[in-house]
Amino acid sequence: MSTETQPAPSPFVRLFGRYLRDQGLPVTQQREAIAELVFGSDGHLSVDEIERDLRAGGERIGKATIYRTLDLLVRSKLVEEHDFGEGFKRYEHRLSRQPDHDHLICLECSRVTEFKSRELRELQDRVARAEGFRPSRHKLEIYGLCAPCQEAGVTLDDEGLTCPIETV
Amino acid sequence: MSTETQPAPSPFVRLFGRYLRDQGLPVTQQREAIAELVFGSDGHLSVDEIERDLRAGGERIGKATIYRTLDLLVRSKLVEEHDFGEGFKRYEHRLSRQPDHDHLICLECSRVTEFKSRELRELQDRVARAEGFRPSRHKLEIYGLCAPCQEAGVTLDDEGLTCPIETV
DNA sequence: CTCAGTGCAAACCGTTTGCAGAACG
DNA sequence: CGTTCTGCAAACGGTTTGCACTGAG
Repeated sequence: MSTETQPAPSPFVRLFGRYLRDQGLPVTQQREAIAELVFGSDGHLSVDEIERDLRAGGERIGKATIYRTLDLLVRSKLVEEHDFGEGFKRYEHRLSRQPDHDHLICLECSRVTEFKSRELRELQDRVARAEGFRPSRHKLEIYGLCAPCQEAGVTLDDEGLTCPIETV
Repeated sequence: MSTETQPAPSPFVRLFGRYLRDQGLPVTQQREAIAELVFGSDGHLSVDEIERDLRAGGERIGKATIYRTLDLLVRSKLVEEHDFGEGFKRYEHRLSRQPDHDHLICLECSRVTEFKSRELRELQDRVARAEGFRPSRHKLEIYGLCAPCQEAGVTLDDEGLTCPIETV
């Protein structure tokens, strides 16, 4: 029998392996395990979640390695990095999923919903062109209340100035 | 003579003073100095820049106070907090300026250009409604190359997978 | 006078880095 | 075998917090 159970890398992980080889970088067991987890999940993962899930799967991989591997995944363009203002980053793979989508983020429960709008891309190009700017990518995040939280009766208290502008 | 040179708070600073009084909070000299600086600047200020500028103006105010005051300014809705992915936050006041604008951010020189689009707000409402989401605010950032950087011949190198998707 | 604000320095926390030992190729 | 990686722990840097002292109301 062989040395360890190598559960046959999924196609996406192999794609990452190809990237690593193209760059002359070693394809290590840790990198494959992290990639397998990220490509196997459909959410927006934090580093803590990744570490926890790896540990739950019997892997014991240090945070440093996770950060370093995520950096490679982001560079390969197979994974996208997000900052939803929580104080840490989240990572989402870009395969078998609508590319270049945007996010609705619930201010109450932090649930993230994805959406895609062709109009938005057109809008981006139009706006950018009007300023002589060459757009490469965009990030649209709409913050508010998701349907379940609205149903649960949550409201957003708005304690700014009663009459913010024009009252001097 | 009076005790110190109180250079007559600007209308915007008085607005902040009103907010503080409404909340039963003291209007301190530090808070006025910070507000004066923020409302007197038209850029997107970092805490370090604020501290430096205050110091240049003869004020000696600790970072902690700056953070605490910015928190109040943000809560009053007179100032907006931004995170352009630089590893720290920037602050921008919302007075005498187009409200709810969005940003074009140059990946080369970090220059930030503002723009406003009515269509975008409509798009936000439409998209959100389609998901049963109640939008409160949005954040659209378009990253790319600003006109001067394009003219300077800068290009964005794109070192991802040669053929990112569909090559399994 | 009293309670909140301020300044300083230490604590925090997500992320990065240095280094000795382990793996990849 | 040389080179890169990994894991650990320490370092980092922006932000927050605890506490004695100052100042606003």
